[in-house]
Amino acid sequence: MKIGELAQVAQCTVETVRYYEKEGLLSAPARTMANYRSYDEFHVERLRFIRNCRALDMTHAEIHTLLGLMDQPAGDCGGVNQLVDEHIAHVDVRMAELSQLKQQLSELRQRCQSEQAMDACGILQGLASMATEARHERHTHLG
Amino acid sequence: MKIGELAQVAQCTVETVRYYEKEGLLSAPARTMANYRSYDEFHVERLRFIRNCRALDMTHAEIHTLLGLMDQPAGDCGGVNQLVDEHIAHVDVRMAELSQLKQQLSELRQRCQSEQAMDACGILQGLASMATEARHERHTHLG
DNA sequence: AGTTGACCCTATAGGAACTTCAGGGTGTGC
DNA sequence: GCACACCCTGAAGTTCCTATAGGGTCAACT
Repeated sequence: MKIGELAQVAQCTVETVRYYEKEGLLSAPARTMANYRSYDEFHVERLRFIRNCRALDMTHAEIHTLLGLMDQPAGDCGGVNQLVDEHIAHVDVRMAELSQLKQQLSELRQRCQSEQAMDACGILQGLASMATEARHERHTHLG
Repeated sequence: MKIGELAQVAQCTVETVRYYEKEGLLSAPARTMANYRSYDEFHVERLRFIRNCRALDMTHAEIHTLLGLMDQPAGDCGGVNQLVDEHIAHVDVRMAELSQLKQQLSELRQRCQSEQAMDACGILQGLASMATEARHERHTHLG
């Protein structure tokens, strides 16, 4: 099958497929005489797997690790379990961060209830007077 | 004051300050004879404001809009209120997304409770068999 | 006077996961 | 024979910085 068909069954764009190949997530397929990529069922399964991982917001590095583990059928799946546990921890961290953010934003929003003069706006005053915090490092890849 | 001092009071790096100038968030200051940037109290307040907005995960575009509104003291602050409301909505959307993600990941994690053979791992089976979903467009800038 | 070290300057590249664009080749139906 | 959908490569753009290279400035110390 050609790249357009593959992209369609995996619900992504042609460009994304080519990008995954360049990144080493999806192996380079055979080529037709016209130099078109020619995929088989193996590629379909791989790409589906990758897209499912991405739907769960895993990074390419995480997916790469997972694929590497899968390709060693001799071992046990302890590494897989650990990776998923760590990923869940990332999600938890980000949820906590957003929860705090929402709290701060709600409090800020409370400070202006009507459309008043610009220099009386409690929101602008709040943004000007907030204690300047040190930038916090990322604890997760989840924006 | 020089750039190092400004960065320190605003809790960011010197590189970040120069970057904001290039992006048009912070106006270019006067220069000393040695071509050093020379900031005053106005810049301190602006930069603090910007950093506070960033601490609330606003984008540069949002901050730019906010600064533009502030600089028209004649108008009312309805636009400010609207921007903050929309930003809160972004946070809500992302929290809901992450909540669903966490749910899916927890269910996936349930499928493998021990370190077993790779091809028996319920997690890998789950990732292979998940219904491939169309990639969802971003509803928020909050990764 | 010479030199160390902290600070400043510009310009450029990198990171994540793509998307978009420019410029061109291929295959099929009318 | 030509329109049109599809394929190709390579490079640049997106966001918000961070890091690096290669240099200038200034104050203090020897």
